[in-house]
Amino acid sequence: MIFRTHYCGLIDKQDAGQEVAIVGWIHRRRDHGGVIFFDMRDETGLVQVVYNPDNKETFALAESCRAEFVLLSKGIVRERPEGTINPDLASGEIEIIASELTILNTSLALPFQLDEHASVGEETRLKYRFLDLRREAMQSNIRLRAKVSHSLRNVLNEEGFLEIETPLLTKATPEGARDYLVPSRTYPGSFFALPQSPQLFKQTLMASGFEKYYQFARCFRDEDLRADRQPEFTQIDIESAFVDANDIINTVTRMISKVFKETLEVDLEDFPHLTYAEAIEKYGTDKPDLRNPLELVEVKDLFINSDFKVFSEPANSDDSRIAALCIPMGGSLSRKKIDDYTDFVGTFGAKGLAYIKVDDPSKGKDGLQSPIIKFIDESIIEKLLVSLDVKEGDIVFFGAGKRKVVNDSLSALRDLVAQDLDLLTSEWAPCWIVDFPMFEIASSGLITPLHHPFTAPRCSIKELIKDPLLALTDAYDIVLNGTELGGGSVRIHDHEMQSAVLKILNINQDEAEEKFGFLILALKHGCPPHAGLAIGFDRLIMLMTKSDSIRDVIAFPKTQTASCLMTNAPGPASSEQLDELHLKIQDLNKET
RNA sequence: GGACCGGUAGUUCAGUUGGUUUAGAACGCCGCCCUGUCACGGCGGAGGUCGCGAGUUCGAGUCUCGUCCGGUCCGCCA
Repeated sequence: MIFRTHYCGLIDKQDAGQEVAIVGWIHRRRDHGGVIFFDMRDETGLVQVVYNPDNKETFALAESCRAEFVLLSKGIVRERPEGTINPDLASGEIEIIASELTILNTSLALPFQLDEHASVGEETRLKYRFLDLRREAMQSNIRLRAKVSHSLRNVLNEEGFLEIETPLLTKATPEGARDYLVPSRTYPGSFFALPQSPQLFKQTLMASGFEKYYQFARCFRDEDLRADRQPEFTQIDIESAFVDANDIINTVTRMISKVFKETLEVDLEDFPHLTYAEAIEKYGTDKPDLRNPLELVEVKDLFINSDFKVFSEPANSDDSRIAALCIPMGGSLSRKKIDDYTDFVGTFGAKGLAYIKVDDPSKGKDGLQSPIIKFIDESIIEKLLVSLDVKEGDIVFFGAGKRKVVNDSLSALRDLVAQDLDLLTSEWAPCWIVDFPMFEIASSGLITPLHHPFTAPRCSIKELIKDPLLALTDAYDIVLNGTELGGGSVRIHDHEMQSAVLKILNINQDEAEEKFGFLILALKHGCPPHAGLAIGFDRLIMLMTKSDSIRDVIAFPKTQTASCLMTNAPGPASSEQLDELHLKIQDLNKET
């Protein structure tokens, strides 16, 4: 059966006079009693179909149609009469005078309107996702996603990368996020884990002689969700043998640039490289938004001998910092706004938010307004004004305390202020963060890898063991507009180095053997030097579509509590299924 | 695990210090009218477990507690 001869959105003046058949949904209907207009919608767009009463049967049928009915319409294309052209519609110069109408399917009254003017809550959208996805905004997001994935594959294939799939039913990895587990029927009491990433497999593939690997890898992490985090997500996973960090960085820079050009017609200019240490110093974060011109200034040294305890204590403590964030013309911020900012930094653990309003910098202390100024010596103030280079009308915020708290709170404040005062200077600002430390001390007090335990330190085993916290790595993160898009590293390919790292992390040999003995074994059998990276595909699309949430670029996403409102997953299993899997459900009421 | 915001008609929302109308509006829906609209228009109509459960009160959409759902964030996400 031939449904259609033409697509709705593609019919134009050239087709005038032709008999056409179109299919699609009734996007909107306008029933004037004596004449009925339908805007018919298919993948390509809209076209107006006109039903006249002289064709009685068809007209009666059209009267019975409602929004989102699925129709097959036949008719003659004609140029619209004088004065009825719609310039907002691609096909607005023509219309179809209907001669025949077949209703292919009806539709219940919609739970929400699909046009771009109506706003709908996310709960309703997710429950009726099939309708939500019909909306123009979602259509264009999902279509861009497909276009980008196509473009990425093209680039990677052109560069000689080979797409290889790795298992979803696999084994729990060491540390990291909580795993999603799948019970084994054939091994009672045993479980597969869904991969948090294909890290170990891709390194194994390097040992297998596939020198350039990539995969659109589905990854699973059972952790609490955020606007940019879903329990299952897609990574563009890349690994190459016989390359160094710069090879990977260059390849990925080329790839991202090309994809932006091909899909958005955007030229990403340069990708500056910042060291981890620089990024923390200037922005308080390892994923700075470089569209934002604001920078933190370290003013710790000025307060070493101050009487003002709030500042002098951190000034004399090694794991503390005092940073200033100067907002040009920020003096106009209301008291209320400053209070809001104070509450805001409080969520990151800051005890307060000191500030100085600059009325007239030439007057020194007298030209300033601040609740803290009376506690600070004139001489310190003078030095402060010089090093911050403040101007009339500015406001300076201060963070003083533990490094982590100051960095977390001021980096977040930097983003918020830029948003509130509309300070962003460009549309796109990619960058690379390099020279990550190998380890850090986590809040638990334990030494943990910044990236992962398979990242190669730059130093020798001897130096590494001597002071692990000093070791830097060839790890690199790509950051776009303040979002960590992806990251990677040069990997350890020497089993002795790998053992040394595991030892520092207190992962004993038995545990290592049990969890990833196969990788260590592969390292011992001629594994080449290799490096790679993974990019968060969903986040990339979120940025490219300027969406506020990753959910808007995933066809069927989960809610913040990791459920699917359309399918109602997760759901209970039957007792037969549980028996087969040797599982028993605890009495849920008995818990606690 | 924690903080905060929200939940009222199909949808998006309003609902005053707790009480006066029968809990409203817009859009949608249904009916009638309308031959050039394009977010058509006009007239009329239907539509509510105020998320759920307790409590305070003479009286609760409104206050309190608990709970569920959605969202933002902290923790968490090597």
